[in-house]
Amino acid sequence: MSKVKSRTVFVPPRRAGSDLGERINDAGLRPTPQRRHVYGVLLDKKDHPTAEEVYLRSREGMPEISMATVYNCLDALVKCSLVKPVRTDEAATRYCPNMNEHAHFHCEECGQIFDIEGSAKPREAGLRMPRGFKVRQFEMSLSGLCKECAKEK
Amino acid sequence: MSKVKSRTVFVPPRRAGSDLGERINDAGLRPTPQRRHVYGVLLDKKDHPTAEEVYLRSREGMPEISMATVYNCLDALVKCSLVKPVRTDEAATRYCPNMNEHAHFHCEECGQIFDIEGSAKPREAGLRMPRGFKVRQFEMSLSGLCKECAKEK
DNA sequence: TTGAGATTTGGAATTATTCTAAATCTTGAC
DNA sequence: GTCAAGATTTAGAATAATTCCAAATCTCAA
Repeated sequence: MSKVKSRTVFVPPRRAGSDLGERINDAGLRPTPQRRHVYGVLLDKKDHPTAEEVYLRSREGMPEISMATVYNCLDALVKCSLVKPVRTDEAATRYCPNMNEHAHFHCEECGQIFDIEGSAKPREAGLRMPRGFKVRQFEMSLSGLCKECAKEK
Repeated sequence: MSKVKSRTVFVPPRRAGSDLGERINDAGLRPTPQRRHVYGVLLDKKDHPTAEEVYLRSREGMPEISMATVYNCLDALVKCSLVKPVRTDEAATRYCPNMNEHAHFHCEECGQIFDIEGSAKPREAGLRMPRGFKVRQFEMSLSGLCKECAKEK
């Protein structure tokens, strides 16, 4: 029953090329019900949950899933580029299924994380890259007050 | 004896306005030998050490210092803007006494962190900031292969 | 259908960090 | 200089996030 639910919960991503089965296979991993389910949970509510939160939500449709499996699934999804890990000043890593180019804004007041669309190359962003360095990832992150919290001040 | 050593080890920072005693006072904190010593350790070798590494180095000139104190000192230095915490994909937070505007490059091969000089405002860096958000911090971080590690491939 | 290898599971282990309470230090007022 | 109030240090315990482990189960290609 929970297996069926996990399929129901699954929301297909908006962009081409992010089909879970395909991506997982490409990465040499297996598309298991747990991995599909965890991915579904992330797509279902894109609010950058922690592993703990993903675990709690995953259990709703799949009560037997374990914390270890949630970490395994998240790692697998990160490995095949379906999900990005997001680190803030807080301890726990958060997870984001939005793979468009974007930055993260962390509100110091309410703790929420917001996606900020847009992107640039390191040089365009004013960085003086030394010769010889091979950049694989370039990330921008912001913190401060979100709209709501700024209003209250 | 170790108290004297701690003063010897202390290397004055290059830029104006980063005098430890003054900064610490401004932040409503006290300039203690431990805080001076830890700051000295960071200035002495600017390789973005973890708290653990700072602890080990600090003990050389101040054998009685404790891990709790190292964390306390690092927090204090961060609070009065003498040091920046740097988070990579790895678990442990690293610390950087370079307060010029710069980004961090994390080498996936050797694990070293490099300072990349330069800076920009979020909009200049291509981000479409929504109205009403109040940005307090904007950080850029990179990862990939450093010069040496890229050469070896 | 089957077996090799991948995955899941619960629980233990580890790692980074924070907390606690007692001892000690620092500072400003006298 | 002396003193008390409050900040800081200390060792060790506690916590939180994550990883490891080994046995059971599942998946997939032959």
